[in-house]
Amino acid sequence: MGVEIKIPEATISRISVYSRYLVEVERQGIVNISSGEIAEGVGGTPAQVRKDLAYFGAFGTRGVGYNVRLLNQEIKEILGLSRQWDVILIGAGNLGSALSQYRGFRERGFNILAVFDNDMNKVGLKLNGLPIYAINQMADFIRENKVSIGIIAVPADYAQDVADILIDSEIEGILNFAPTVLTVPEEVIVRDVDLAVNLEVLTYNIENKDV
Amino acid sequence: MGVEIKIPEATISRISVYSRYLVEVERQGIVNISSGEIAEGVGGTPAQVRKDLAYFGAFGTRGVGYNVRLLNQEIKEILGLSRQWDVILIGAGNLGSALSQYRGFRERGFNILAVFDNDMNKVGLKLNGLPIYAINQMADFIRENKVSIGIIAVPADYAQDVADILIDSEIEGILNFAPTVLTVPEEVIVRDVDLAVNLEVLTYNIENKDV
DNA sequence: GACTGTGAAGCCATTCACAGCT
DNA sequence: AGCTGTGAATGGCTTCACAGTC
Repeated sequence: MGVEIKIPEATISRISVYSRYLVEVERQGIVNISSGEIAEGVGGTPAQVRKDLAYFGAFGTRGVGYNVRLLNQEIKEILGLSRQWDVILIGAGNLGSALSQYRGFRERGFNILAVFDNDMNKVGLKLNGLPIYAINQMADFIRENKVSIGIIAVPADYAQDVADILIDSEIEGILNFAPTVLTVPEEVIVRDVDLAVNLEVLTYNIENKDV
Repeated sequence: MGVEIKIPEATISRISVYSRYLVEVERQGIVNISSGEIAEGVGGTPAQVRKDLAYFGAFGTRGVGYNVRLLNQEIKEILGLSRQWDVILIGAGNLGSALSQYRGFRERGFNILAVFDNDMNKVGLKLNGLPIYAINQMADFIRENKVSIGIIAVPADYAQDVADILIDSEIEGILNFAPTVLTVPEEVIVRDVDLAVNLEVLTYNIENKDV
């Protein structure tokens, strides 16, 4: 067995940000970029940028920097974005509607196939061009379309029920916007996006600015 | 001067989650709760719960646990939620619309006063009951209403411009949903909620599950 | 001369384990 | 006996500083 190198989760978040920035830089036709310039662009430090990238390989050239196009490709590979990800959205309410047409997802290669909701007045309609199906059609849909990721945008009370169906259907990952802690088996990866928690961390930091 | 105790940011996030959970527990009429039960409810460890709370004081009783109602009050105080926070939202698009009626904000004491947008077809209308004003009215509004926090839900290209106005108007904090890194003076607290980054960390974790 | 890649050091956060209180 | 509060130990992440390469 090889040596297990353990990569900080924070490194992954930052690399995703580097990627978004580098796409912009590449669009501007810039060929090479240094760790210092990347750091400048994303609000970090040069050493951190180098360390983050070096976890995955030696992509740069000493004395020169990184080739933007190549680095972009490497990072997409690292993040698993060289393949397309098929995603479903659960919840056709306000948040679901916003997420269904969020540009940032499409731009980064995420493909939302359908939306699911338990409101029969919505089922059969379209949400920003996406079909809305009933939740009881979800398990079949996931298996037939080999959906990898479910985005949960339902009220907290329903979130675990939805998660249970996703789990049964052998989903690989869940992005959870419901303000509740989901119980899932360890082979299913969950990531929580907790809007109120973010706001509360902000208020804490405001109140304790000086300290 | 007193000894500076430095509190991990992760502790603040977790305390916010504890708070949400404890509100639910209190609603169920439960009087006392142990660190183990809190940990169970939020998916953490008892030691972590105790350590997190102990940063702020000794709220529990040995042999018994924590009084739910009192602990709730203490936590709200810690997070700065004993006062009401007046907030504005910038961006009346899909995401702005979703955020404008997000229950989780109101339930936790955040009060959205108004929405701002530069689309003159929207200005003058209401968004989920909130007035929509033009961006050039924003600076005055912030000062007149002593707004503390701005939530940015505009496209990435406009986000820095919006942030600059907020900064000029002496906002205290910014919750940024735009997928871009904002440049702000250090007295303004920014928190980024990066939706695509979250999804990309998820794909990374899925692809590297086994490792 | 410029900039990367990286071991070592330093710093921060989590976990352990137990003394102390009820 | 049960559960908190906390110093000490461990583990993980970031920063430093410099050798290596172009």
